[in-house]
This record gives sequence, structure tokens and C-alpha cells, in this order.
Amino acid sequence: MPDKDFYDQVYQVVRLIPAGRVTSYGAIAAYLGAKSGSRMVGYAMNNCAGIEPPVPAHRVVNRNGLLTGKFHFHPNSLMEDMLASEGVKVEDDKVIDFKNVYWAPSVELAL
DNA sequence: GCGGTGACGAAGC
DNA sequence: AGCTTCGCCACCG
Repeated sequence: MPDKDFYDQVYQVVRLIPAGRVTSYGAIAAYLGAKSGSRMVGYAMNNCAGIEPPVPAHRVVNRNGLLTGKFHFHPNSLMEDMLASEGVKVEDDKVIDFKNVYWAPSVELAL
């Protein structure tokens, strides 16, 4: 199933996100060439639990820097707690200075 | 096989 | 500037 490869690609990119940085679903989707599959990236994240190695999904937020998936974590506060622990300030479920901590695979990885 | 859904994104109002 | 609607495409019942 080649689709599973897409999931693996997503996980791979997410693992490459350095601490203190965040990226968006659309950025990952675009990097993988599935710019129209931003939802698929989020869907892949939904399946990230139970895979190996663990995927730092807490570093993945939506285009607005909003922690849309915080409710999917065990303690729904774990996401912002992890980000804060890595130096990413979060307030009102959104990343502060988002553009400053934003990590674009297409840029950082310099395709 | 179909309908509903979703960790998104862009466009419309 | 904020909220609502539509589009996208894979997964589940």
C-alpha cells in the first residue's frame, strides 16, 4: 500500500523538526507534493500513536499556529507543555511569534 | 458501495 | 477582522 508510504513520509518530516520549532500540516503536505492533502497529513498524525519511533506531533500546528490537535494528546495540555519546555511559548492554544519559530521543510531542508 | 467525518486551508460573507 | 462555507481526499461504519 503506497499510501502508507505517504504516512511514513509525514512521520519522517515531523521527526526532522528541531526542538523549539513548529511547522504546519500544509507545509508538510506541500513538501510531499500533496498540497491538497493537508487533511491527510493531519489524518496521518491521528495514526501516529503506536508507531515507532515516536513522532513529535506536538511540533505540528495548523497554518494559523493554532494547536488544533492539542485535544488529541493524552492530557490535552501536554502539547503546549511540551512546546513550552522546548522554548516555544504558547498562549490561548496558539504559538506566540509563530513566524519566528516556524520551520518549513521546503526551506530548512532546502529541497 | 455510500454517507459521514476530520490533528486543514482557502475563499466568501 | 472574525465567522461560515466549500473543497480535498483518505478512513470508518
